[in-house]
Amino acid sequence: MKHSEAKSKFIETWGTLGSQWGINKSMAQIQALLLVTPQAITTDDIMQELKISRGNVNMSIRQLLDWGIIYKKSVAGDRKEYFVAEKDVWKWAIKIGGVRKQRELNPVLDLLMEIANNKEPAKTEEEKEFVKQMKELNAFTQQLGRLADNLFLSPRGEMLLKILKMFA
Amino acid sequence: MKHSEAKSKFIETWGTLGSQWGINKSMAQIQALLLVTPQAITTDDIMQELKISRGNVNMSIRQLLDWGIIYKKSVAGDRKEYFVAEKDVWKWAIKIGGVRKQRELNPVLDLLMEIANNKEPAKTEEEKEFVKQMKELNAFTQQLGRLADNLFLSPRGEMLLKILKMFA
DNA sequence: ATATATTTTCAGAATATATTGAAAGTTCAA
DNA sequence: TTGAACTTTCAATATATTCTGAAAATATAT
Repeated sequence: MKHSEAKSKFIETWGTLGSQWGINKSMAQIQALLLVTPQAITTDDIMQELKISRGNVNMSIRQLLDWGIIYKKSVAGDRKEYFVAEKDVWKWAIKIGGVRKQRELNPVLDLLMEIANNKEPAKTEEEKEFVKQMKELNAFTQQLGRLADNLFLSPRGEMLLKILKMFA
Repeated sequence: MKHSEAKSKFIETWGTLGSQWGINKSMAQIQALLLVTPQAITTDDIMQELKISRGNVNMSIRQLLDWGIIYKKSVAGDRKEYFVAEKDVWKWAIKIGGVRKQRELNPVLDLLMEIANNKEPAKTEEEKEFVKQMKELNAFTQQLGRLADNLFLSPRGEMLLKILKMFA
């Protein structure tokens, strides 16, 4: 397999895998492309390389910037914006973990909170069961949330590193 | 908020949140319904309660069974199949974790393996950079995989419990 | 200021995913 | 066996998501 093939294969497959991760194909492909491109590149480069529209590149880039896994870079003497990927896998892990915690856990906590606050007292057996379920779910989610905060909010991911090392 | 409202709210919202988790609405709602229903119920009960089609219930149920977070139950003297949810949040966590590891991590490892095995030796600087990236990604993914296996494959989730307790 | 380069927006088109419902398949009691 | 009860399948439909491309907005050099 030639270098260019390997590179294409990576970009193509990474794009497909993205959907497993809840990231759409373009976004995942752009990140992959930036990851394997040593120098910073422009929107036009990305459009050309991946054969996708300007609008799509613009939207996807913005989301990747939100996730904090790519960066803008300005090049002296050029008005265009350039982009580079965060290449340190650790840093992605931490950023993605943080975003996912917020998106996946916090809404659950909000829901359970609302139910707990507004539910009138349980009377029947079934109602008691419901309340118990909600409490358990809440306790678990909170615990998972604390774990996530520890792993992903610690300054340079020491905690994640420590945990991973437990099973090195 | 009356009990029935709280229950509906939970089912409704859980359905919506499902999409954040990569689970579709019907599946998430069925799981929620089963979770807050003390007794085992049938396909028809689910159809009626959630106002969704038989086909949809059947498909969703099958997937939930695959994930291992609901169970079939047969009731003496009735030919219908009944379903109940796994109510222990810990058990879900472990099952879902296992499935997600397999779906999200393993394909990445496969990809990197294929590239590593077939890539011809790196010559230029760019190629060396690419190989390095792939290696780092591989090392990280492997480590995450080992962690996941430890957390989710240990008999009764002792490992997950242990880690969670570190931040109790 | 004006022209030109560049980025952003967003309605419509394309694509992908989820859902329906009825027909086909299965199971089982009689 | 037969046929009623129940489950599964899947083509058609509905819904949701993603992508395009051109127009509008913004930025910058002259």
